[in-house]
Amino acid sequence: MAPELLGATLRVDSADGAVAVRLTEVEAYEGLDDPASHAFRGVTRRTAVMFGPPGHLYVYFSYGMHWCANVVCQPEGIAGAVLLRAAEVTEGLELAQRRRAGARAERDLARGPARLTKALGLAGPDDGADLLDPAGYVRLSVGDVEPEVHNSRRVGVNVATDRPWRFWVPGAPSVSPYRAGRPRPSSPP
DNA sequence: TCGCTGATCATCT
DNA sequence: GATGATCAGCGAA
Repeated sequence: MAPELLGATLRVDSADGAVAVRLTEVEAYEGLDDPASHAFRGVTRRTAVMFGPPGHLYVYFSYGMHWCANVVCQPEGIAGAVLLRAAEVTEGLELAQRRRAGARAERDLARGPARLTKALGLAGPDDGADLLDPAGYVRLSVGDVEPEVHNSRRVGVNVATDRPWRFWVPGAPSVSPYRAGRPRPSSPP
């Protein structure tokens, strides 16, 4: 499922205009069998969307300042989502650049999960949005499947790093570099 | 170019 | 009260 999202287009309409991106990098997360997943401990307030019907948006807040977006990809009752790690802006370039003021290069606009949500204007209120509703303000259209897809270990997690569930389009300039998870040292007494 | 650090809070124990 | 699916900025090489 996750590789099929590569090359897909995600479009977000807002009061300021529309921004569309082509996904170039994703990461898969399972449910009860995946210790790196938010859904590992079962249904909670935050992960309820992951157990819901597929095609919905799962947005969560992390590190006190970043939003990250997922697409639910498993039938209702089974947790499973795909983290959107990187993309290339194909529409609404100026709006995306305004939101990402400070980004030096165009390819940096959506290079990384938090940057991606910022460029698209996604945040907490968008959690649970239906991506398959033709009349919705956020829509996911799976277009041409990428002919070549690479996969490897996931980024930024400290457990189950051996699962090769990170997928990307080789050669895409927006693919983020691999970085191992960095555990934070325990706080002083 | 590479590697390390601080910022900052919703969610869960 | 601890933690984290991160990013930007800084200093060293």
